[in-house]
Amino acid sequence: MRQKPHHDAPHRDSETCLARKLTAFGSVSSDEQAILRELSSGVRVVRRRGDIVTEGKKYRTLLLVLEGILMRYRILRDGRRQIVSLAVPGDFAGAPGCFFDGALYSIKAVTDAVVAPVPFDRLFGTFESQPRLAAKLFWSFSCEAAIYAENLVGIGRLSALERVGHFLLELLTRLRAIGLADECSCAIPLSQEMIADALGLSLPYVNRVLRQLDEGGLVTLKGQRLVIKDVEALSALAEFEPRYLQPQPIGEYFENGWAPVTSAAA
Amino acid sequence: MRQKPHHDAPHRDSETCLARKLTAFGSVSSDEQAILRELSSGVRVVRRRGDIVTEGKKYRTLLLVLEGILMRYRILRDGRRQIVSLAVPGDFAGAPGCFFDGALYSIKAVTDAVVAPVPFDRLFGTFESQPRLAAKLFWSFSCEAAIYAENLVGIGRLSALERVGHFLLELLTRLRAIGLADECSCAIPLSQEMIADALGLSLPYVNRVLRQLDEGGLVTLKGQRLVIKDVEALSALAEFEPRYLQPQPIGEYFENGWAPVTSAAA
DNA sequence: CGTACACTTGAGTGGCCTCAATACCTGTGG
DNA sequence: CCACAGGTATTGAGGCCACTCAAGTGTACG
Repeated sequence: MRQKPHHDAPHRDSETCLARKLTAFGSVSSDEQAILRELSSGVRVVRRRGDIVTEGKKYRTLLLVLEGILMRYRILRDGRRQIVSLAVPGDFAGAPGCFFDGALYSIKAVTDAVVAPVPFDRLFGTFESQPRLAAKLFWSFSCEAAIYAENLVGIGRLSALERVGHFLLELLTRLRAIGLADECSCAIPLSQEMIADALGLSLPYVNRVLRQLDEGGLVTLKGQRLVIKDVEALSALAEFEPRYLQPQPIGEYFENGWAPVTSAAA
Repeated sequence: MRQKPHHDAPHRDSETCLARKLTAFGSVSSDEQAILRELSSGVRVVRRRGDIVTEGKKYRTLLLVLEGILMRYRILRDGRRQIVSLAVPGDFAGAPGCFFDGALYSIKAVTDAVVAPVPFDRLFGTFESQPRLAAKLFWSFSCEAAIYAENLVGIGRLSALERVGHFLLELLTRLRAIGLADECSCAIPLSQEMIADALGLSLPYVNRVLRQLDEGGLVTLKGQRLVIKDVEALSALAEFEPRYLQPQPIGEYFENGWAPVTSAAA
């Protein structure tokens, strides 16, 4: 039952990404699935490198990623760029930057992508009409905050080698969670420059580090294909603990009768 | 009406911190204030340097800070420490680390502090009973995520000088928002070592940078007192934009009849 | 078949680190 | 009232990690 790849009306597989993701926090009723489907009804296609959000402009929607990968980033005055995070299918790319008066970060499509704008008022509407669903969304946003925090630790205190290893492991883990990667490999649409900008490193140095990881027999990154040849060893090297990517079900915290409604049906 | 420093039963001023903070997102009804007061009823006093949360242990509550300052941090295997964030009165110190199976970060009191444990089930209870309030909490959590993201940019791409400047400006701004700082100065209970660990720098280097800022006539940090002598210039130097600390009211995004309930009464 | 973009590699440099020693400060007990 | 201890701040010398600048090599695509 969990991670069922389609529902009664299997439009596009990607439309269930979010539902699948939220399932990690507790079962998602068909009512809720319908709401989610309805939230992501208006669809926008974006080509690779297409701009989606511009820092400083005001928005009234979040962007739910249905397909493809997006990046949130900031460009500093002198041109330095920091990628704040990547958004994969099931993520709300607009959060939290778009909640503010002017967007805090720009968003750009890393690959061809499909996104669904979700107006803020719709989002907040769910708090009244579907509190359970809202709670799951809340939880899901909190998990994203944890990713930020974890990356803060990485950028602040890990060496370049550790950082790159950690980054690749995180990406693999996240993609695996949504069915876009197998046990130890995945398609990775990032240039080395993007990796550098995500990790606060320079492009030439990332290149050297990748070579080093390759020569150590840990990782191969050729073309767009990432293979982590020794997940165990790399995790140890990079001090990677995937716990922050494995959310707890919230069911157990809810007052009487909340969680187990459909879990018995499995 | 906004930022009223006390309510009908003015227990301790600190108990209204959260209400005051949430006011930034929209008016907080007296119903909601009562709920908040009730949420933070059980109080725990912690002495300076006291441990509050230990990484890896499991918790079933968030910690609302009522008084004092807390820090969230991670210690790596070899002893390197990264402070992930500071929590000031009105913040939920447990989020998002405590949502996971084992806490992601440790939490320690930087000063003597008073915290109120808020059980998860209580928090989620508000989603059903007080959706408006839940929405404000959701919003507030999102703002914290923005702080993480912003610090990511700082640690990733700013020089040590810029980082320290940015950090001090952020702290001043946050403390000002809760009435713990005046226009350009505040009490700051942080050692240089903490500043270093928050910014991914070494303690000796932070010391040198502080001297540099002092000699430039920008900042004085003596004892526990921070004075920013030229906020404008320092902001320019550190590329500090306080927008990410100034949340939008969410009222305008709510469907009919939500927001302006009490704003008309002002 | 040229232009663009991504990757690779080298040489040289510097920002920030590490290690280590010294000064300071605040509270505490003799 | 002074000695002492523990934490905190300051300062120096030396070194490395990662940067910058720059050239050169694929490789995809119009």
